Formats: sequence, C-alpha cells, structure tokens
Amino acid sequence: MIGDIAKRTGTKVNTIRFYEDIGLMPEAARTAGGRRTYGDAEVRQLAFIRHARDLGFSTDEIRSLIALSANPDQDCKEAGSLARRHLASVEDRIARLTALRNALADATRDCEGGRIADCRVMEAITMPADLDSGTRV
Amino acid sequence: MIGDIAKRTGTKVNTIRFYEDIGLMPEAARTAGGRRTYGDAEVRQLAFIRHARDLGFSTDEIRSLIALSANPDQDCKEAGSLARRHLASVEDRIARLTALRNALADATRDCEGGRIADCRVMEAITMPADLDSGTRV
DNA sequence: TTACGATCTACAGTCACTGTAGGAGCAAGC
DNA sequence: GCTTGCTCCTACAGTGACTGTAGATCGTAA
Repeated sequence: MIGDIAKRTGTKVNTIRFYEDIGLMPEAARTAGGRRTYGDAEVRQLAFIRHARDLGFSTDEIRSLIALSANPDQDCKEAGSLARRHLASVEDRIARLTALRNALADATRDCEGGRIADCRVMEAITMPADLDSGTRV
Repeated sequence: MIGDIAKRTGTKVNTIRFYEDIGLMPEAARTAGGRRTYGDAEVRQLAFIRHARDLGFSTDEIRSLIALSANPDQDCKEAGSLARRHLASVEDRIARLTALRNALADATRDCEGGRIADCRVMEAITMPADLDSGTRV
C-alpha cells in the first residue's frame, strides 16, 4: 500500500502519485479494490529517486539515469558524463556553501549582544566585491 | 534604468520587477516617461537579495533581514538567531553534498569504459542503508 | 520620420511538489 | 448488519520563485 512505501522511504503519498503521473515511477499494480501495491524493486526505485532529488538531480536527469539503468548492456559513458557534469556543479555548490558557513559563523559570533549597526550578517552575505560602482542607473 | 541594474547585479529584468511586486525591493522612482530608475542603495539591496537567494535564504527570510537592517538601533539577536538557524542547515547541506561528491567521483572513475551493470552511480546515490527490508507492501 | 531597442503592464507557464475536496474501500467493534 | 474511523482514490487548485510572452509605449539614432 502506498502509505507503507511512503513511510519506508520518507516520501509523501501525494508525491509518490505525482512521480507515477510524470513517469518517474512505473504504474503501480492494483488490488481488487483499486489500491496501489509495491514490491521491493519499486521501493528501491523510489528510494533512489528521493536520494537523487535530495542531492539536486532534476526529475529529467533522474529519468535518464533510470532509463540508462534499465538497459544495463549499453555503455556506461552516458551515465558517467551525467555524473561528471553533476560533479562540477556539486563542487561549486560546496565551495559557495562553505564560504557562507564561514560568513554565518562570523556573523553569529559578532552578533552576540551587539546591535544591527555593528552586525556583519548583511555584509557577510552581500560580499560587494563583485559589484560595479556607479551612481544612478 | 532597469536594464543597467540588471546587468550590474546579474539579475533578469523580470525578476527585479517581481521583487518589487512582492515587496523585496522598494517601489522604484520613475522617469517622466514611466521607466524605473535606481540609485546605489537599490543596487546594493538587489545585490544583497541575489546573494542571499543564491545561498539558500527564502524571500521571507530576506524580507526579515532587510526589515532588521532598516532599524539598526534594535538588538541584533533576531538577525543572529536567523543566521544561526541557517548555519545549521548549511552545515547539513555541506555534509550531504560532500558525501555526494565522493560518490560521484567514485562513480565517474568506476564508469570509465565500463557497463552500467558494473557502474556504481545508482548505488552511490541510493545508499540503501536507510531502507527497511520487506516484501510487497 | 521611421526604425529599432528598451521598457512598460498584465498575465500565463514552469518545476517539483503540497494541500484539499469529495467519495470509496475495508477492518474492528457494537 | 451497521457504524466508526482510517487509509486510499481521483481530480484539481495552490505554492514559491521565478521565467516567458503579448501588445503597447518610450526614446534615440539614422
């Protein structure tokens, strides 16, 4: 039943139905009464989708990964290049988030009992280095 | 003009108008002909908004940060706690992205010339450790 | 004066869900 | 057998943060 697979994968029921709608999940088998049932393969697939989404893959990317894994005899190149493209953007995001973490850590430290006027949160976030200067535009 | 501030901050023109609509940017001054004009303060504010969005703050969070910075005499506590809450989630995201980076790096290495059947991309992403076992549900 | 690009408003579309309304299936208790 | 209460069903509207498009207007250079 959909509620069980939802609990086991930490996915909302409506989200699972949505994945079926857009073809990320196969059409579920039904009981006589019309309820969806799922086997281990579906649980694994849903878990894969959730992890991939969680880690920033778009549903289109996930769709192509699933399609690739459905033809295991074909060359791995395509999946590899998908992963490589993603790797670059993941590394970029890590770098930017690390910079933010430092800024936020500084900011919360500086903010202890201070006043906004002395607070670095905004400056830390803005980092105005990449702004052109100029007057009214 | 809106096109200039768009270029200087790397923001799309429609996005700037959208920020004005939802009150993230103040209502812009207009020329006689009705075109929006901006000063340095607006450029800085837009740059701040873009950085904050880029780094994962919601428009609501940004709105409250702007409101706080508009009353610099009030205590910094609120901005600090906002930053602290964000810090925790940023650190979590860094940890998860780092795990993904390693998985993707492994995956792309293992994939060189291999076949999907031997490929770790899916497994690396799925990490099925957090799945209950069971049959049909 | 005409052509062209930038800007204007207003609104529809996108992505990935999330929530809700109204009805049906189904096991447990009376 | 009937009610209660839960889960499930379909269908569709709403959300957040934009993005794109249509049709009109402004401003300037040829």
